Amino acid sequence: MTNRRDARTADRILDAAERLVQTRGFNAFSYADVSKAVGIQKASLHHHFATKTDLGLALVARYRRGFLEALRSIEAGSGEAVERLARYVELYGSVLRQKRMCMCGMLAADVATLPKAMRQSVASFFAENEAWLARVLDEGKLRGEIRFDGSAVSMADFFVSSLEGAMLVARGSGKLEHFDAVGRHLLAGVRGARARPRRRPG
Amino acid sequence: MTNRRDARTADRILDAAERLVQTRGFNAFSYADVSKAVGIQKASLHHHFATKTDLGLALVARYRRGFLEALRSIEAGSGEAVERLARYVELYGSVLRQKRMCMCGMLAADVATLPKAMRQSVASFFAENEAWLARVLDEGKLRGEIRFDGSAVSMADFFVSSLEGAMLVARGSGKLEHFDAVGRHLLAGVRGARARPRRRPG
DNA sequence: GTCTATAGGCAGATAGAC
DNA sequence: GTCTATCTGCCTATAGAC
Repeated sequence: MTNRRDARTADRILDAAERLVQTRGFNAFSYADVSKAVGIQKASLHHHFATKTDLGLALVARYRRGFLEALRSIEAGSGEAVERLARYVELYGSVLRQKRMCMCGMLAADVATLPKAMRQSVASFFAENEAWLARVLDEGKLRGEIRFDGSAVSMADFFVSSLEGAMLVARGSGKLEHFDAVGRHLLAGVRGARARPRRRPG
Repeated sequence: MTNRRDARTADRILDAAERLVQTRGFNAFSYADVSKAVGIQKASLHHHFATKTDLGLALVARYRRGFLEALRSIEAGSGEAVERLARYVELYGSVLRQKRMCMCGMLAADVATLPKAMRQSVASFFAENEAWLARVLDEGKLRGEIRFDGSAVSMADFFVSSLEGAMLVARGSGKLEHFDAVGRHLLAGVRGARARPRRRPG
């Protein structure tokens, strides 16, 4: 039902809205902002996304798909758990370098004001995310590539919390470089036993 | 210039606005919301805080004072570093149990839309916070009460990031209990060497 | 210090022409 | 699919009486 031109416009709307949500939050951007960014009238936006809730749901759905795809591509690479985790950390780092917050981290802050369906989709993002991480952590531990105490699931939660928080605090404190320090700390924590840096492999 | 009654009203306004900011964010509450909560007309609010920016600045200033006071009271207690850190974690936990986000964590999400003066005050919150934590970590390490790799400052950043993120993700995923798991993980990480739980002290 | 009334602007959303 | 025009409601903020 949507021809090529329509699909392209919808995507451009999603691109603009995504950037706005990730930098300003769901309540701090308007159809007027998207209108300016895309070069289309406000009313026309409603043709593609009838309500702001519809737009929000489409944004989160697309973001989740994109994130899952990125996770799959991480698994397509090296099988070493530490490398996979490093690429996972970099997934967040690349978002921050665009001066954006993780979309679902941002929406987590806005959660009290979101339509219920959006809240559920945001919760699913975290669930999917943590499930993938827990699997990678578990496999890595079984292969002896990484070490950690407690369950893989709780370690996965810890990773996600620390990375989301590192993005948040980096933005709030104005020191984006702090994200990388947190990322390195997180990886060091699973790499060896309380790693003092080693000159050469064990 | 402000009599007792005035001061009390200003405090009640700050209390209501604080709750709203911590649950909804700075852009998602209005003078109308505060008006309802306090039981005073919207226009009267402007007598106490002429603009929303003024209100926001007063909120962050008060929050910073309160937080620093809480930090001082933590230092008044036991000198054991682990206990101080546990009480520090609990400072965040008690906020989350009220279904609130750390005010400055919330404002960190809103940072792109905040007046510059508010942004600076939010950045100062994180700086003060991390300076205090770094001192506690440093002293604890010197006394041999805790262990960690890297500088006290980077460990302090890691603590703050993880705790802010744990609050954010707990709210976003709807699983408030995940905060406590992160808090425990953080404390376990400094308590001993890759601590398997010990039955009795060393 | 608090009130009523209102200004002026922007929000999300709709109607209907093209 | 995009446009112009418009609606209704809420926003921050101000004026001025009491």
